[in-house]
Amino acid sequence: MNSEMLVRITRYFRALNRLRAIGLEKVFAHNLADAAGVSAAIVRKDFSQLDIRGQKRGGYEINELIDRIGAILGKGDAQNVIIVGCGRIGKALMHYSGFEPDGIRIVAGFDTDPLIYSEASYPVPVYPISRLEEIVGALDVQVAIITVPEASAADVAERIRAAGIHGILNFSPITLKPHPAENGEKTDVIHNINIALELEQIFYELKFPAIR
Amino acid sequence: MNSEMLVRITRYFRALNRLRAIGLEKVFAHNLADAAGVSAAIVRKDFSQLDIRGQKRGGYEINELIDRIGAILGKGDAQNVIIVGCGRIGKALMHYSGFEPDGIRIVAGFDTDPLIYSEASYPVPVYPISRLEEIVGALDVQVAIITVPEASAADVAERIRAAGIHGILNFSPITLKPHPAENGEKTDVIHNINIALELEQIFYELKFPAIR
DNA sequence: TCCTTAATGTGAATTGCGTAACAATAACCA
DNA sequence: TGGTTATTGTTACGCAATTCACATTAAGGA
Repeated sequence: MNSEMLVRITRYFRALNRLRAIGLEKVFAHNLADAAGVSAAIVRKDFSQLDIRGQKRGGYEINELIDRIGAILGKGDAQNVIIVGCGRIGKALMHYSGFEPDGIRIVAGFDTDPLIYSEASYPVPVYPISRLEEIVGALDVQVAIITVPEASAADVAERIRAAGIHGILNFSPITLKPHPAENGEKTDVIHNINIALELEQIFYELKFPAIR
Repeated sequence: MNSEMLVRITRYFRALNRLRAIGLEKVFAHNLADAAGVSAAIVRKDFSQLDIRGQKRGGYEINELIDRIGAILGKGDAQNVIIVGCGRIGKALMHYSGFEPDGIRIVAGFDTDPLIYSEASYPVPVYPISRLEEIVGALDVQVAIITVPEASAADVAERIRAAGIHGILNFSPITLKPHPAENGEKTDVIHNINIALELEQIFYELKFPAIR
């Protein structure tokens, strides 16, 4: 299982849930391929590698697929997340309703600014960052979303790691890198989302469509 | 030029600006590699493909690199963006200050809700979506950011395309796909950012570190 | 029952990308 | 001036992932 394939199977999972919602029970490789935006050959190959078998001429059973892929993706486990940096973007994510259907729960926010963490109008509790270790220890948190300004991103990431969180979704423009894993330590999983970079790439690709 | 390489050269560009800001004039492949988080070999290879030459033993001139890469990335051209969907995330992006140093300007917002577009507290004008074509025509907009709910994302994307915008950064959980290019029509460039998907992947990778 | 058709499943070919290795070259130093 | 060293530029290699092609299998129809 590599990371490209992981992206694909989470896509399959979503597409399958939508297909089931509209009443379908079976799906063919090429349907799912369309829905997930990949080729039919790779759908078959992915399923083959996951030991998921279909019926010749009958396609795949959606329920079975959802069960199998759901198990692979760890649905059912607690997926608790904190948000560090409760500025505009952090707040917006706290209110975002799209996490719930995936079993992801935002359980707390953190900020350095007393004006922010004293305010009471959040959907989840917001604490001063000095209480990070304490709260994280109490809440079974595995992943943190970083929405702090560029200047404090690296420090915040360090602190989060020190608190025992090894999953980071980073929205700051600094590209965070995983620490090299040492003597049995858990290795970091870091995804960086750089919005300005995405826009730049779009502009470039518009300018030179040859990139395909 | 493939998309991985494009990511890298935008990284080079940023790193180079930082290096110049602290007074450097030359840079070696391995320095830039460290700063951009890649290998030295690939830096040389990228530059070789872009016909950027360094001086044996002297490295590359930062000013020349910035000029060349800036030209490739289209710096200097207008990079005007609109935001469609002025809910919490859309608003947060309007206020985001990280676009300016890259020459990206958010020039307008759009929403269907009169309560939203009548409000006056935005850093840029917000219009009813019915005026999309008109405003887009007047402002030289090439890229739209979609921050609308899932249910309206596909319609909004269609409308944006119809208005002649072919670059889309989509934050809705629907994966938007480019229209197949027809008879000389400009092909769409669409980047989808699915935050729930990113979190799911992080959880998975934490669970099975074997993915590397 | 047998033939056609539609789909899966998989080995082989291909492509693309990063790494490694090294030849070429210019600066520096004695 | 000549040798040494540091760095570039490029070629060859290897891996990994996708696509291709087709054998395999089951359904459906005459």
